[in-house]
Amino acid sequence: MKALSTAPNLVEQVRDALLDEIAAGQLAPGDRIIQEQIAQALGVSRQPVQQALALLRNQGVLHDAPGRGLIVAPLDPGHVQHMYDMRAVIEGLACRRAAETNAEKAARLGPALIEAGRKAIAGGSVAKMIAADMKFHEFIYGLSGNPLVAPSLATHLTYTQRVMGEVLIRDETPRDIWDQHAAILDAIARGDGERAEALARAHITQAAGFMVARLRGQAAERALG
Amino acid sequence: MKALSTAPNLVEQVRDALLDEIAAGQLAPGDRIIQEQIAQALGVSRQPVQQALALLRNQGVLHDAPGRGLIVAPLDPGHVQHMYDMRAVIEGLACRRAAETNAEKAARLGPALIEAGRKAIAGGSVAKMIAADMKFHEFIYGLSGNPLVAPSLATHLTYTQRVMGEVLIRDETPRDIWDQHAAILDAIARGDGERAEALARAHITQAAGFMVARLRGQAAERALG
DNA sequence: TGATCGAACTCTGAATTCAGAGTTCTAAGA
DNA sequence: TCTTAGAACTCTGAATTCAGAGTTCGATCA
Repeated sequence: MKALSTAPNLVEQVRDALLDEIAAGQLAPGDRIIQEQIAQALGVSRQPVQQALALLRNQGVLHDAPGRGLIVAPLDPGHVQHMYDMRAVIEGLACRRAAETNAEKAARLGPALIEAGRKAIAGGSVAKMIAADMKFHEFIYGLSGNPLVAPSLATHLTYTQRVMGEVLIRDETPRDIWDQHAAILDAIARGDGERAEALARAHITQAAGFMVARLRGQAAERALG
Repeated sequence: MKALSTAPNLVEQVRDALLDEIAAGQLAPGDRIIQEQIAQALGVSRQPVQQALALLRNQGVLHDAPGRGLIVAPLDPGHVQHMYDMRAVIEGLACRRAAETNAEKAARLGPALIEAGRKAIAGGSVAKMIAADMKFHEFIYGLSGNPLVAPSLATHLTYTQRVMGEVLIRDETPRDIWDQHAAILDAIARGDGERAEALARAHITQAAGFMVARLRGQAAERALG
C-alpha cells in the first residue's frame, strides 16, 4: 500500500523550474522567455512549456510583450507594493482563523520554527533566511484551515523571494522580524484572532515599506549609473 | 490609429465559455469534463481546450477526479465559506484603498450603479440582479488602484455567481444589500478608508452567512429526497 | 449465481507538425 | 548617408498524431 500521489506532470515540473530560476535571479526581470529554449533546456517538447507559461502569465509572474512573446515581470516597486497589500490582508485572515481554530497546534509546533529562524539569521546565509521565513508563513497558512490561502499567496511568495533575494544580498537583515513572528505566534496560541490579524498586517506592511524603499533606492542608484 | 487590443486567443474564449456554462448551471457540480466533447462543441482542437482546463483547474473551478480527468468543483458549503472569507478581506482592502485614492471618482460615478441595482431588484430578473451586483463590485476594484484585486477575485466571483444563481432562484432577495452598498460607497466617497473596509467586510460576511445557510438547507432537503 | 481475468475501448498527456504574424537584416534608391 | 522596400527568419498559436494509463464490459471458472 503506497501513498497514492498524483504523478507530477511535466507542466508542473516546468512551472516549478521556471519559478526557481526566477526566484534565484537566473531569469532577470525583463528577460525574454522563448518556448523552444525552455523546452530544449529541460528536455521536453514545447507543449508542456506552453501550458506552464500560460499558468505563470495568468499569475502575473510573466508579462505579455506584444509582438515578442513573454518576458519576466519587472520588479516594479509600485507593483511590489500592491502585492504586499494583498498579502497583508490574506495573511491577516490566515492568522485570525489560525487563532480561532488551531491555537493548540500553534503553541505546540510554532516555537521550533521561531528557533530555526533565529538560527538562520545568526548563520548569515541569505538562502536559509528566506527558507526559514517561508516555512513560518506556510505553517500559518496550514493552521488557518482555509485551503485557498496557500495557493493565493503562492505567486506573492515567489515575488517575496525575488525581492528578498534582491534586497538581502546587499543589506543588513532587520533582526526584529523574528520578534514579530514570535508575537504573532503568541497571539495565535492564545486564541486572540483579533490581535493576531492586526500583528500580521502590521508585520507585512512594515516589511513592504522596507522592501519597497530599498527597491526604490536601488532603482535610483542604477539610474545614476 | 486603432486601439491595440491583444487578440483574444482561443484559450481565453474557451475558458470564458466554460465559466459561463458553469455559472449558468448548464455544467453542474460533479459533471465530468471531457476535452474532446468541449473541443467539438466549440469547434476547436483539443489543444486550446486543454490549456483552458489547466487554467480553471489551477483556479479551483475544476477538480481532479483521479482516473477520470476533471469534474466541475462541487458547491461544498464549507468551501464556499472559505471563499467568502478570502473575498471579505480582499474587498475590504479594495474599499480602503478606493477611499484613500479615488474618493472623488466614487462620489461621481457610484450613485448611478446603486440606482441600477435597486432597479434590477425591483425588476425581478435574477440574471440582472447578479449582473448589477457584479458591476458594483468591479467598480470598486477599479477604484482601488490595485491591479491585483480583480484577477484575484475573478474565481471567487464565478463562485458567487453560481451560488447566487442557485440561491436566488428559489429565495427572496435580501433587499438591504443595496443599502449596504450605498453605505460602503458613502464611506469611500468621504475618504474614510477605515470605515469603508469595515463595512465591506461586514457586507461580505453577512452575504456569506446567508448563502451558506441556504446552501446547507438545500443540501439537507436533497438528502431527505 | 457470483467472482475474476482479460480484451477492447476511452481518455489524457505529450510530441510533432503546420500556418501565420511579426521582426530583423539587407540592399536599393533618394 | 539616410530611408525604405522586401526577403528571410524567428517565434507563437493551433491542429494533428502518438503512446500509455485506466475503465468498462464480457467471458470463463468456481
